[in-house]
Amino acid sequence: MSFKRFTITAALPYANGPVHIGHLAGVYVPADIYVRYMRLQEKDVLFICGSDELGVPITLRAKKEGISPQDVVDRYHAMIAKSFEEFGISFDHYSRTSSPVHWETSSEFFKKLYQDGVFTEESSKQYFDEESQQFLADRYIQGTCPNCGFAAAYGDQCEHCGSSLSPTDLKQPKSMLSGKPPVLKETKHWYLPMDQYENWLRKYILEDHREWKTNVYGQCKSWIDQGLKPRAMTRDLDWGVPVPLEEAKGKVLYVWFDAPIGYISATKEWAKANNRNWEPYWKDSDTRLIHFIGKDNIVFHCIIFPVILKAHGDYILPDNVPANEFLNLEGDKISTSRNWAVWLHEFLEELPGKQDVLRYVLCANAPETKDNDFTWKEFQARNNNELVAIFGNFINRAVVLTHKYFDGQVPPMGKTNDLDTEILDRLAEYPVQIGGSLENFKFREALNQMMDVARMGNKYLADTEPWKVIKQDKQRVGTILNLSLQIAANLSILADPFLPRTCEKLRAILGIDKLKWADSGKQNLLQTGNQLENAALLFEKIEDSVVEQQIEKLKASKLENNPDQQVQTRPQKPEITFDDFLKLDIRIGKVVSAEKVAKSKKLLKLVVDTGLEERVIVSGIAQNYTPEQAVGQTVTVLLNLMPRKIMGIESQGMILMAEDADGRFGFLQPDKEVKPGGEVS
RNA sequence: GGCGUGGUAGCUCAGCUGGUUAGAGCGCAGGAUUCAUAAUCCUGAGGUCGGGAGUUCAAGUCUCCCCCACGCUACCA
Repeated sequence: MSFKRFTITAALPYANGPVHIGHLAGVYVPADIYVRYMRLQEKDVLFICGSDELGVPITLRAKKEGISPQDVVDRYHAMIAKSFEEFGISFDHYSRTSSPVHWETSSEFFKKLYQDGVFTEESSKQYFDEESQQFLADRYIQGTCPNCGFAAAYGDQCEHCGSSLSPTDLKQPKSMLSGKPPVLKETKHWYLPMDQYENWLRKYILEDHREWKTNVYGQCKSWIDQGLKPRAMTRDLDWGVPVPLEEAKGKVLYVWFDAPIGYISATKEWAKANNRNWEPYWKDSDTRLIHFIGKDNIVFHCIIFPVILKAHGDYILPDNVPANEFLNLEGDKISTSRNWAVWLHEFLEELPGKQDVLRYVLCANAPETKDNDFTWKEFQARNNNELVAIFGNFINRAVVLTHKYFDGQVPPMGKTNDLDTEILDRLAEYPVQIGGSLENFKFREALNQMMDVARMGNKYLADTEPWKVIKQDKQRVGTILNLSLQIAANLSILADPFLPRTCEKLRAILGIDKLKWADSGKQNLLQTGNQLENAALLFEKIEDSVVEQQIEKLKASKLENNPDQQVQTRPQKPEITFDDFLKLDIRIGKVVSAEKVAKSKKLLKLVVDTGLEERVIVSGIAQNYTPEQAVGQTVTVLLNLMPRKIMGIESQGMILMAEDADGRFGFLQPDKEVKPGGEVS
């Protein structure tokens, strides 16, 4: 099928924090490269994005900071929009899901599906805070974990033992709004019956879109094969788009219902501002809809959103969803809460003018097929060894030589020899190659091919040695330099999607206007006699000190984070008497044998010599110790704990562990050798 | 536990439906060169293609088992 227009979306950044390099590498850089390429092709392309500003985490953050959710999203929306702008992500429109157009669009969408009888209604009992008169999101409920006894477990998860919970599991639940115990109250929600769309999804994805990236296709298949369940499209919350039904007072649309519709709302805003019609971009079958996202969004963009669109009936469906994996930073997962990230707004401030370098590095090292790692050392190396040494250097050589021998005027191309012809032939092939790679979302490959053009230029100069030939044959040198400059002019097109600012500079040096992709591959982009500007460096070397400073900064944030986590240290438990303590029989033991408990991730079955006898104790330490590492360890054992069956094995006691701030466990061991049976008091 | 994706030179990755001595870039070593931000160009070293078994005339490429990483999901509590 040939498409007339292209609607390209990039995942909506969630407005509870700034944008970091992981977002850029996974979503915005590839999307922007793709869009810039399409524009050079003179395609009708629309690039849409915006801030996702609704949902529970934002309300939590607002609460924590003592400000309103609106304050939170205003702050981050402004910050994100500004840094995208400065970085050069060329959205046609950057919107936000708190905009009136979006509320209108998403609630109309809901209404249409409701009227068409798409939703199923279901009532269930949820916790309700009587004092503040509202239903409580899972995260708003705290209580005692039924699993480990941790007193401040959340309704969806216990952060102490990691088990996932449902709010009704909690003992002594408390509302985090009023601090009072919530009551169970009946509430009704509207569900999207995903299960009814299973066959349709199978055809849509598994049959009709076999070309999707393997990670995306595989993940979709996995979801579909596991069986889809109805999913609630409404929530009891006060921060979101109100459900447009009389009987749904106080309820809002589920963020993952409204967020993707945000792409449509943004398109409407763009159309209005530019006096265009938005509808063809979403409704004409000759429009190609492409979503750039990270892997965490696959299910929403490939399954839920298409079902919503299909249920509505008037809309086209995503034709491709090129999801990337994740980018790590210096070996660790990027984490907003732990401040382990390179934030875009800080990068722009601390390394001014280095936008294209970051684009280059993130593209060259994009997590296209698997998670990848960003290191500052690599950032420096790619800049110095590739951008400076290959790309910048080639341009500089060609321009400097032209100034030296021809006063900066493009010399005529005389008779071409075999080598020249070969170079010109290859030059004509690159646009096809690079374009092909880009169209297949192989950005790394495309970038590499683009750099090959510069490599070819360097080799051509080395092979023809104009600085030697000039002594005998100036005309020949003219041909060599003309050809070299034509390569440079071609680069100003071929590199433009990747390095837009650089190409602007390059065009200024060459004295040409912005060209189209269709011009690339040609050997006459520069006219003879065209006056060049003086050579200006396109890239500068990055010194060790610059990257060392960034590495130091990261190290510092790692240190800062520890005290931060200690803030979360649990408060002291209620006072006990000495007699209480005496009830505990704690002794030193030695691990005799250890094996993994089948079907469990965390549990090890240990046999421990307690001095009295050998006992079986099940312990949740498998993520910190292999059975081999555990055997032979001296451990501290709570001996007289009531035996309990864990996954079918009776555990006769408990191994005492010390837990670090990062969640790792360590055995509690005496600093001097103590034989099994030694008492702890 | 189930499912998905990945595991190929020091690093980052190509290797299509199985077929001659497994490739590229960066890094490294040696050489050439000086127009260029000591940049460039050439040459070279370096891989039992995660491990094991199997199918085949032939396997990185297919099948089975196992290990590791990341993700999704379930069960147990």
